[in-house]
Amino acid sequence: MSKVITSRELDYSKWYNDIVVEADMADHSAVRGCMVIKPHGYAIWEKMQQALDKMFKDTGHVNAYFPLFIPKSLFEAEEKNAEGFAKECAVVTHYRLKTDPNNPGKLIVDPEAKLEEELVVRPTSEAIIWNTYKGWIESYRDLPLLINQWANVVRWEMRTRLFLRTAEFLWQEGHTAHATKEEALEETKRMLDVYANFAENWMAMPVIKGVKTASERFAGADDTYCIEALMQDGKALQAGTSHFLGQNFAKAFDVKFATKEGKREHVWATSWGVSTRLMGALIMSHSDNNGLVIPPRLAPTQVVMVPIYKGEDGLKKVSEVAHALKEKLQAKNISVKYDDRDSQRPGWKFAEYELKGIPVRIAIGERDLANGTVEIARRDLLSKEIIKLEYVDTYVAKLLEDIQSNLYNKALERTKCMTYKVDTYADFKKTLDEKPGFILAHWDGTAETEEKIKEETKATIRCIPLNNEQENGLCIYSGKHSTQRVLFARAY
RNA sequence: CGGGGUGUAGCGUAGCCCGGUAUCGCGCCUGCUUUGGGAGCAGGAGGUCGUCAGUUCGAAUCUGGCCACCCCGACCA
Repeated sequence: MSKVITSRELDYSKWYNDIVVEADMADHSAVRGCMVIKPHGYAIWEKMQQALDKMFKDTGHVNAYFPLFIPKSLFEAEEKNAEGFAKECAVVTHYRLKTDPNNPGKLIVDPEAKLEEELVVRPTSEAIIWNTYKGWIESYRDLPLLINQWANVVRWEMRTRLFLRTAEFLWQEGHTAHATKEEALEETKRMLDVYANFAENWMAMPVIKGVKTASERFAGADDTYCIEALMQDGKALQAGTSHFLGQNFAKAFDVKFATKEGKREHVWATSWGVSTRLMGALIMSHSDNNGLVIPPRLAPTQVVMVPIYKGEDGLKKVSEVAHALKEKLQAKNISVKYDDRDSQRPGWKFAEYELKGIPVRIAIGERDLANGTVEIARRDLLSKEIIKLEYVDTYVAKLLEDIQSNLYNKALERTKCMTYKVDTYADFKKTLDEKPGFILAHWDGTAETEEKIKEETKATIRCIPLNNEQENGLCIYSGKHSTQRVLFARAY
């Protein structure tokens, strides 16, 4: 073993970091808090982008691109939004460097080149987009405006972790404008459903849809909807958010439209986003001590074929069969890589592709040629079977689907097993420490109680689940009356 | 940003307390033998010891600044 991954049981966060680095997904860069996404990681992100982008377009959205920089005066227009992000903004103050007269060969910021107005590197794009929308929206005929952008944003975080929290991250942000409140609310929930659908059907990651409490709300939103997923270690991860922005940005940027009746009204807005954090969610949903596990629908390479042979002639014979099989699989829209490098031995390749999470591995040796078979191994269960060559394409097509649903079912089962109903504060604390996971408990609905619980236990209200079952109970903290349980957890 | 720790070849490390020729393993290169779960043997290359300054005849080693990373807090998608 030349590459060793710390076991989950020994140190979960070290395990996570090992997977990211050893599976060749990303690495720390020379820039504080920023990562380099390597080809294998980026290929998975591209698969996510493709699937999401199609879903956005299928729901009527189009892509556009807005600037990285936001003039400070625009940024501060929506007060709550500005306040919420102010503490973590990178700010451009100068536009030129010059050689240091005291230190030849070194550069300093040219004090002569100070910007009249500072530029904020976008932590999110509402400000610049709504400033732009002002010029685009005049009449109800211009609505709804349904735009998405794929972009990078910067949030100057104190502590960073690969994919889960980096100073710069990649994401998509949808920004829509509507004539009515109802329509905007409908859009907010539609996109939440898109995210939940993507998480479950592509990432094989079950999620809880819900609405955030006031204190966890996006700065500038009237309501924040979210999908919350439970990771293997029992900590929750917010995997996507969809915000109902009311008329806050329309008012801040004075975006009005003429109604059919000729009246002038502020438009209603939504914004919604998912980021490269989903990569972290993917890892912590399925991977094991042998490395990454990628659900087939997001795997850039779904099947890897490894030849086993003696000598050049052996490789030639095996390759003939392998190439034919590769084409057969590709005809079924399966992405296949044939790794015929002579520089690595089969055992090395097996371990390598396992580490990188390739869902299916096919080994073809000279013994198989004689028997008309191949050996097929699945990454999720680490099991192997010998399959007749003529059935391989249909077998693999079915196997990929099996792996996809097995991963989802396993994650769903785990989430269910790690979700607890508790009725007393003592139980609540005990559960958090001994059996981390989701906790459904009664809450009196006040921000004070929420804050106290957070202070004392580090657990937060992840969301109030949608279509939540209504039942009378007593708040675990204050003992006051409550009508429903909310979802608590310690979170990433 | 506060507390603690780390930084030596691509990776992991020894050496540091007590200043004087930089250790070992993996990986890499060449050749031969190998190839059904991370191959074996032989030979070889690779280092301004994170960085900048200071102390010293001499610094990986002592002192200070800076940078990055890890752990624990506060902040957060």
